[in-house]
Amino acid sequence: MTEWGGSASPGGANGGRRRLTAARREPRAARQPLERPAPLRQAVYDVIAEMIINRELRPGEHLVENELAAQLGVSRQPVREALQRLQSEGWVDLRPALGAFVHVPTEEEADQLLATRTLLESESARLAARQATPEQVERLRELQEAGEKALRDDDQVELVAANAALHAYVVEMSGNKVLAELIAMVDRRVRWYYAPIARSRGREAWDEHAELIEVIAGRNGRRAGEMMRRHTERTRESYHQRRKEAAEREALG
Amino acid sequence: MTEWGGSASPGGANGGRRRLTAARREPRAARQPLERPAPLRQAVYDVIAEMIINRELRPGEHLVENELAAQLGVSRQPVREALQRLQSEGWVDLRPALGAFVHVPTEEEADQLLATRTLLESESARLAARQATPEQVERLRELQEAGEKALRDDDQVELVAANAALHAYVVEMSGNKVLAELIAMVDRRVRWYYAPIARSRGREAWDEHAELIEVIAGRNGRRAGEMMRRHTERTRESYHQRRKEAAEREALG
DNA sequence: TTCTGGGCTATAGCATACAGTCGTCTAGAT
DNA sequence: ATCTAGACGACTGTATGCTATAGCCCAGAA
Repeated sequence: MTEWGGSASPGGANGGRRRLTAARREPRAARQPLERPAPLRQAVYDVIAEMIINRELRPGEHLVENELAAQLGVSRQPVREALQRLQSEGWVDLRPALGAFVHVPTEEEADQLLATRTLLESESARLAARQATPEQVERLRELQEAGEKALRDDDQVELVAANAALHAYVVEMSGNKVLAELIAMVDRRVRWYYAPIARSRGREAWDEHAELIEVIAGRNGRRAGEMMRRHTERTRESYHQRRKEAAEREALG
Repeated sequence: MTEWGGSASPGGANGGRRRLTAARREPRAARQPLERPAPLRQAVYDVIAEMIINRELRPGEHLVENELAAQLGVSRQPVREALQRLQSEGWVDLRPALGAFVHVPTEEEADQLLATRTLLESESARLAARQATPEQVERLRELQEAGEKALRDDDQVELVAANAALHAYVVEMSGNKVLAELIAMVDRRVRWYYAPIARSRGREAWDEHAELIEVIAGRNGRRAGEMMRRHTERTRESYHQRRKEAAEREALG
């Protein structure tokens, strides 16, 4: 999503000073009327979101505008505007006169996110199946193959990416952009919450994917929806299981 | 997530210069640590959203920051921050270097909003039914009675409010706050899009409500979900019907 | 020791100022 | 008449400055 990769050192005292510079317009031989340079606030948004996602900024942490602005080499305004958006999308809470704090998800909320994701993804699979074209099914099989390869190579990073790509394509196939928007939002927050304990279910999950693809190929909407529901339900159970384990380790340690 | 400071007075009785003043803190005898004065940007957000909803600002219209700021008696910053949020929630589109434009919904998008709302509301009814307490059912019946009264009095405004209240309570009963958030967002946009042609289905809709309440009272989740799905489906058809009629009138006129 | 009150500092909220860009209008050339 | 170049006006994006408030620290009283 963002090419502002790079991990800053934790501890806050002095992160790796990332600097953003306004994307200087290229000499523009052929100008594309629709693609305009993204404002700084967009880059700021991306960076902060990324920092939240990979825990450089911890839940509950106070985001001080001045610090962020200095770190990123911009003024406070782009930061403030980015924070507005981050709030709307559930990443931070803005408390009047106090500022922005990284959202602290409760376990209840996390579970509701998962449940909602199940609902939305299931519907997207149902719609996808009903309108699936042979070309789309072919594409699904390619994505599946990419996952299988990652599985064989035991490449966790690639596996997660392949999984996301497959699910995203199903959503795209549904043709419902509103649904896609909601899923993107919910999904991103789910992944964030469960990132510390997440691990791909591996073989099992990809077997389910393969099965799902065949059902979609058969254009059986009802079954596809049900399969996706069960599939994400299992992921949910897997999360709960791991969470319980983590809690137990915590208690022992 | 989004707490509505207060639904501003509808109807836009005053087309003229509205002025916002920073909510001056009351002498605060007992201070509530959680309730802090809302920033100006919140008021700005409310006013602009309201103006969009009741068509003082038309789809596609360019929102000039200076004008809005002057109209509201504030500087550009609160306006800009409000616009960020309005974009996240689908009310305006922000085009780099060009500014904010009231979102122009396509017919496709409107239909997808409706379809998504059906999905979400149906799920909320299912969950509500599964956990319904006698007190909650009692409350539902009160809300139903309010609707029936409005129906008898032929009070359209009250009818719409009662309808919204009933649906909102079902959502609340579901206990899923994430779901509630999504429904609130989708629902608001649906209502906006269809406002020009919307009219309550009246008797019919409230008969369906009554039926739904009894199913919820029986704590039958599956049936409740199905009923709500059918109920919102019918509303959707009603919208389509009216839209077609409107289009035909347009063609003739 | 524990509680109360007053100043102090850090920080958010808002306003103002400046710079760069987009679109348009007009004048001049073909 | 049509097209192009250049200048102008309007508006957004970003930076800086100012003010008020929240939370803290510490002194002093009970």
